[in-house]
Amino acid sequence: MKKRPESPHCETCGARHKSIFCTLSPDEVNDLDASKNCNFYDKGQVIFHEGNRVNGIYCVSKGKIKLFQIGNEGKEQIIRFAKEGDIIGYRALLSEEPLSASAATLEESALCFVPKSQIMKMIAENPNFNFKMLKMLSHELGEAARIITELAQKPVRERLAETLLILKNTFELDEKQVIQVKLSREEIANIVGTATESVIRLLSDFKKEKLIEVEGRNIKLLNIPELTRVANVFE
Amino acid sequence: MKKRPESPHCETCGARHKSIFCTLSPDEVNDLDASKNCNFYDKGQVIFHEGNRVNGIYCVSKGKIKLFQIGNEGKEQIIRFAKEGDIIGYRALLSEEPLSASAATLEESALCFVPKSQIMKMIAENPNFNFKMLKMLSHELGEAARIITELAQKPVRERLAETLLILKNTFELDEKQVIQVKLSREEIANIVGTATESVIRLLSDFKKEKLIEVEGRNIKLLNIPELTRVANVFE
DNA sequence: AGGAAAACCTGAATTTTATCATAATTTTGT
DNA sequence: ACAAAATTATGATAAAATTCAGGTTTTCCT
Repeated sequence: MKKRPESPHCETCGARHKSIFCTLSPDEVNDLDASKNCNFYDKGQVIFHEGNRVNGIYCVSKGKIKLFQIGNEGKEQIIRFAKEGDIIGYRALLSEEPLSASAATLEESALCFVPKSQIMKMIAENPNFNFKMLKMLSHELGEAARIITELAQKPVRERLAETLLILKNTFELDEKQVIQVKLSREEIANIVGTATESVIRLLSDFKKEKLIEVEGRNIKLLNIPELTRVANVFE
Repeated sequence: MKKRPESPHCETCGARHKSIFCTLSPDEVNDLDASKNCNFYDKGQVIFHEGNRVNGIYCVSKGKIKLFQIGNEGKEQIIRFAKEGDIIGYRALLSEEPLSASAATLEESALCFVPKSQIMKMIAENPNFNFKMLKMLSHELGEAARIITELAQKPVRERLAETLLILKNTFELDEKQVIQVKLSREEIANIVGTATESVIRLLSDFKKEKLIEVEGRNIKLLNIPELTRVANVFE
């Protein structure tokens, strides 16, 4: 966790405008900025550990984060991702429980730590912020429920197809249709809930079926409608 | 949805004392009572449908409720349960999204509908209530994450054992160690995320192993420590 | 009470998925 | 740049779980 000189001010932080902090008043932004603490992380660094207590939240100023639990046999299960403008650690903070997941960077990242007191102040004093918080938690809960149903009912092939689409929606595609996040096959398996070998095999099936193109850890989506059909998504 | 004469007052409602409404002031309780609307449901009745919009929440005054999603092949996935003192429908209300799950009674039940305006008022005016709401959502989110990891990583046998323990914790045991909720084998399968036949087979295995005793839909837990071992739970 | 429907149970066959072994390729550290 | 380590890949095998088919029992309805 190396700290570098140029810690950006919240006022000018690009991430803030996409975040839960986007509608704060100038005074509140200054307040937030004074309380925060920005840190830089290398790729693969752990930000916090499942089971620990937190005394604040982390706001992703730059980079990509995975949140994961360690299952019984020591296997990692990726629960969700966070990117620029997202906050992490709020679940444990608000429930006053230990962290339910660990967080690690997927690439070089910068995160600002905002202490509990500051978050609580904003919740208490800014109804709009409070409502955003409630809305975010509720939304997350709905996403989690959907994932539960998919894990319980869909075969691996469908879950992998859907995971690719979720990654697309979370991290977007570049101009060449390549998903803008680099994950190992094992990490993909740890989202889908399957064995690494199964991911490798199915990705190569998708390749043969001209649904995707693979170059190292870059995945290019060639046929999103068909991939959606394979994923067998509702709605 | 038959309405009966004797709609209890919130002030004297036993469920309220176990609920998120337990610390309201007398004035607030009167306010809540004036806004609410109590309804009675037969066993198996649907309270609300996934995909619909809600304009309030339901508080379980009496009875047991299952919340479930319908997956692609029309298969039900039970997401969570609610019992006396629990509220349902708050996720959709707060996220301003359609309901992510349907709710149906597992036995004769009574639920009070509390309109959105009343909930919003309490959130805005009672910081303690607001905080309880945040805490409840965060807690639920943690539970959901744990379920995701288990579904993704554990075999059916372990998940079934754990489901029995979760049912025990949710609905308690009577003096004869019988879980106080009646579910069909299919419903159990729809929690565990497996086929009905698998549940039948595994329950009969558990019976042979003297972990449980089964009489119709009553499940008696004979050896909770060993069941915990079979469930292979962390922590 | 009696018949229909639903739920429960069991075995066999099939499918899905994981595991193991081994090799090729890529990445990483010095 | 090079050796070691990690990741990716592929085939063979084994295990897990579902599906199908057939019964039996229980519950529900009039």
